[in-house]
Amino acid sequence: MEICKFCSKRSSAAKHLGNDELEKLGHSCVEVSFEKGDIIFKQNALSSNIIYVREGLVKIHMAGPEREQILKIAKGPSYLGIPTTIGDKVNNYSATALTKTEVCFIDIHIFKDFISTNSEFAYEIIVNLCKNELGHFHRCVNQLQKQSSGRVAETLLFFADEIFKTDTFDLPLSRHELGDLTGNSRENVSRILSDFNNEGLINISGKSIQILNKEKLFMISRNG
DNA sequence: GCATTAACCACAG
DNA sequence: CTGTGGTTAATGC
Repeated sequence: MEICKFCSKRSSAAKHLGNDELEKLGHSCVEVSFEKGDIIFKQNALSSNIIYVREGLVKIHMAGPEREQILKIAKGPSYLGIPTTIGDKVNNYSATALTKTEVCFIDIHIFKDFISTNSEFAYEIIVNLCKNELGHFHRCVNQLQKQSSGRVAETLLFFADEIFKTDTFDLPLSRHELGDLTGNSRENVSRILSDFNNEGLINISGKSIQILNKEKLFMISRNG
């Protein structure tokens, strides 16, 4: 198995692995492909793998006391489940594919082994976790302090700037999921979206979105 | 009080 | 699954 050695989607951490380490990784790594809607791992299930998303969009979500909450949208290449696999025995959240997704399951023991023997690998992982935590802090504050239209505007800009890198795209989420992501009811998401549409900020038909007035959308996102 | 915001319900495509 | 309208509760001016 030499899949990791020649993988073109290697993570910035894995770039610091030597040939023998990559070979070890290749032996313990399982490659799986998921279709849209497939569950990659499930909350409360036992977990002994770190997941590396080589390609695709994934939603990380958690069953809350009231309803489902989408914690983040992850785009490959990206690690998933480091916190929940190292910090606990069971998954504290679920991951579901939003598009066709290519995933590698990495055995936790190999992963820990690399961390304790390869400091550059470990450092990259820490950088990754830190950036993640900062992102969550921002999302947390925004979620709590912005009003609903601001949260929806922010999410639209997130998809345009971070995920698709274009102002015209197809939403990979239903209105319900968009509600779970922004902490809104699905009805409210519908209303806010059609308000944006009527005000000429976006052009929406079904799931296809075109952002027409980014500045104004940004103002709404920033000011609540 | 009155206006705004957002949740819940119901019903129609 | 979506979009809309009516209603209601909470909050701020």
